[in-house]
Amino acid sequence: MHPVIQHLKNYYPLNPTAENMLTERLASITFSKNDFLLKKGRVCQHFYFLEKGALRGFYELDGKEITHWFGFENNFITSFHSYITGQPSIENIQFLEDSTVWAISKKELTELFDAFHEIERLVRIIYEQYYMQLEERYVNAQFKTAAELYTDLIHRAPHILQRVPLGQISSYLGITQETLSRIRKQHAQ
Amino acid sequence: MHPVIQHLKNYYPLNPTAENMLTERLASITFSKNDFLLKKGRVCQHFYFLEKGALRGFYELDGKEITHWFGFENNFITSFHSYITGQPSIENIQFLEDSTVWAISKKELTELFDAFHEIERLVRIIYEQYYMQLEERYVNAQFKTAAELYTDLIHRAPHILQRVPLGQISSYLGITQETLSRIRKQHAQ
DNA sequence: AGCTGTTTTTGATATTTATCAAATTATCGG
DNA sequence: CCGATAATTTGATAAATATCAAAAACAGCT
Repeated sequence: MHPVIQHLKNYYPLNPTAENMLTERLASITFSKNDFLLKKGRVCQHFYFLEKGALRGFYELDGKEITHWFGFENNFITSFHSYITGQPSIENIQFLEDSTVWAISKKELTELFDAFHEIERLVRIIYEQYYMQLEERYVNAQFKTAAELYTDLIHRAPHILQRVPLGQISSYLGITQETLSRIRKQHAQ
Repeated sequence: MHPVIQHLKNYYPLNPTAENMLTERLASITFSKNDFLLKKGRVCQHFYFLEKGALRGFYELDGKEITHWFGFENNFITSFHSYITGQPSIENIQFLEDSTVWAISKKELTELFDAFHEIERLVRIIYEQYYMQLEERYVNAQFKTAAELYTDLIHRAPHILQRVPLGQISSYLGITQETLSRIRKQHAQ
């Protein structure tokens, strides 16, 4: 079965016709480590599903790269603001590993919404899940100390630490690389 | 016309039957300043629309109240995590002013999703808008200084400063009341 | 193994923000 | 207008984190 369909079954059942229509419109693309899925200034016109690999969203501030999210296997990916508004993206999306993604254009997905109520329902449900995750991350980021954020990350997503360089993790946590390095040292003792 | 229907027209058109079904299921409730729309520990089983007034979502941490969002006229309101998961809420929702809200139960709204594809579409679109707002707030909160957050707030939502006590604004910005007070002093000069 | 460029750690210091305590100012009912 | 209560500001100090510079550790390549 198609990996996207497989994953969607976790959220809501699809009838076979909808499955087929969706499958037909999903295109597989492979990327190498350090490739860009999206560069800032470009409009993000696709919704993606990451089958294999890892990527990050980052933007540039005062010449520094600020990674504000990571994506791994079985995550839906897009540059949300750009995708929704049709404005040029201010963020870049870059692969951290050799990866495989499935892509569907906004136009095609929107047409599927019209044709299949249940596909729009799936997206509604996925938005709910992602909103909850972001809300939790927001509250944590704002009200926890750097050390707490690090231990949370270890428990919540230890694979990130294995697969991502430290400088990207530190900006994800909203701290400098030096501070993260010192926190780790504390933590190890 | 019903104020909720009126507002929904900003997002997507509704047919008259859907309008009627929705209107019939919306109940108007008035509250006084300091009343609670939801107390922590209770499950949030309604989706609300704030017609008039103001409220805040807050939770308690180390004996302190942390306000993490505000709602004003024409905002949709719910304790999102509790509403979606059916788990007891960890946040409280309290009115900052005498207010009027419209309420629909999760059960009734879910039934309307089945009956009217376009109502589910509306909610999907509203989620997109709220996700974008949260995403922007997340990035700002994490990577801007306290002074920048304050000046942003002045430009983005000056009404908050008129209608909300300082201690609540400071926790919303993720800083202490004293720090906010000092920032304002700087800013005024 | 040795070279090279990159990533991570360490050290010294500066800056930002929090904390605690007290003083001042604003608000509201009588 | 007065007094009580709450909200905001001010001051002194402590804690957390950033910054800048350099050293150490690591990774890929030959």
